[in-house]
Amino acid sequence: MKALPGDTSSVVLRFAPNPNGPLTLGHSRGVVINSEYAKLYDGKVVLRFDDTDTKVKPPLSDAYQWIEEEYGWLAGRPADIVVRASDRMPIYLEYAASMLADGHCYVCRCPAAEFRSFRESKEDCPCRSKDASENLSDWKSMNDGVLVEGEAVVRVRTDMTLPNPALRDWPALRIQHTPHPMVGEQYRVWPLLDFQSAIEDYAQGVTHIVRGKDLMDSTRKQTLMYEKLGWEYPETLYWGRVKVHEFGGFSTSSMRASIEDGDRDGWEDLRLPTIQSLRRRGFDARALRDFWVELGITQKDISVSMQTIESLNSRAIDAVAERRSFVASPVRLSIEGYESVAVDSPRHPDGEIPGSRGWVLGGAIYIQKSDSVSSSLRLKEFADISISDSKADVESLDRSDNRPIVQWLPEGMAREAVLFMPQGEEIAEVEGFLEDFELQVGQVYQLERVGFARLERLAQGGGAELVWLHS
RNA sequence: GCUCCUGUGGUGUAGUUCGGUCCAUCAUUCCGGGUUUUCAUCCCGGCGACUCGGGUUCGAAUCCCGACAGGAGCACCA
Repeated sequence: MKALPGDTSSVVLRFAPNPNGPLTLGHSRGVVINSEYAKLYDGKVVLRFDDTDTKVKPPLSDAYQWIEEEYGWLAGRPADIVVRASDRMPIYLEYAASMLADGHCYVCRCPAAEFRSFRESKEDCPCRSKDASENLSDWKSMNDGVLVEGEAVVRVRTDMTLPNPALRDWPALRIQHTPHPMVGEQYRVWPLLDFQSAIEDYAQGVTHIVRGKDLMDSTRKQTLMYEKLGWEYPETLYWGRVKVHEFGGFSTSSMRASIEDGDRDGWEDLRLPTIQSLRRRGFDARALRDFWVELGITQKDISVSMQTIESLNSRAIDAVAERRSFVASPVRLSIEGYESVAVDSPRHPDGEIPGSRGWVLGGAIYIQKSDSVSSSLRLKEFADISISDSKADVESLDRSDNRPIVQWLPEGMAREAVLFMPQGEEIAEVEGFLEDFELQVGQVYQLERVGFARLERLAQGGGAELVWLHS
């Protein structure tokens, strides 16, 4: 990773998600980059919940615990400090009042559309000339509920003639009467991102901010505010927008909507790019870490492929994933003369995991339907066979030619199983048999000739449920 | 419209600060080969790029100007 600019003697970084849902693959970039920099510089990361919007992106009360846990999983260690903006409201409101008193802010009662035209024409709005006592009394009305949603907003007094329209007297706090899921109806005035974040970064002693470049104007807005308060703004780095070919963007709001509409089964839905879904499938946090570190923090807008992450994941898990046989769409073949023969297959072909999987043959075996079109096959780790009329005849125990090697299962080792695979808008259910050898729920196995999958459920004496990871 | 950011192979990325050592790094994909009783892993090899046009210079991926392309902000979202 590139060196951080500025003084790095005691680095404080922060990761500030909105808890309006669990973390997505997109958020994982922020977790990884910030936590890796903290590791590199022996610094700290503040996990801050930016939960000051009760209306457009309302917080989800479960998401706080989810995110804290997901952060720990991704970073490999918990966040050093955890704060909720909603717990820090008194501080923000106090700063607002004092900035109003000092003339750094004013209460603007123009309707949004009206202010927009002032901004465009670089004209002062009438509220701008109010004195401090008037502003303070309007502030009181905002907090008392005399003024209702949309009737007033606190603005930071910058300069209406600034070339960048986004910076002209930007809004700092607004009225929200919708109750907050964590703190209820205690507050009627809530800070907006730029104000809340500016204050909290200062309060936490944040030294470096790494954020999306869509927030570049945020930096500029906040820098103007810091100048008024005589504070020094943290060093700031930016990354560009990321899309993943397979998923597109990572809008938490639209995922939430798709779940509420019933198009998705929940945050763990295999088709969603949430950390929950990725973990459910069996991704290793190391793969995500390696991926984001490799990408670095360039300001280019990029579109990456899950293939890259999958490749890193294979490397991370191959040595620890035991092999198992999975026979999709099984075809039953009878086999004679080998009823009590034992077959041993390694748990891992390179011996990374010592030991073997022991089978006893019995009188019938299963092979994949797609393999059964061939009349001569080699059953892996066992024998060359020829197939006719649902019967397998052993031709040789040793490998005698170059016939295809296939995975298979003796009837006695075959456990009914279904493999769930996300395929575009659908979740395919591949039915078959899974090798019933020391199966452990939660484990990721490599299904020979199929790919990696995580065992999710094992019904008592019944079927197994697997979720697809990748090939 | 205003403001801002970015343009290196299919996808990412290094190099751009202080122009030459860059006929451009690495990863991944793809193609070929090897190891392997998995179409996995591993190993080897290969294809493939500096957006375009001017300018400065002995020399430009690197500096300057312009064009073009992509993206973002101008929300009482984060």
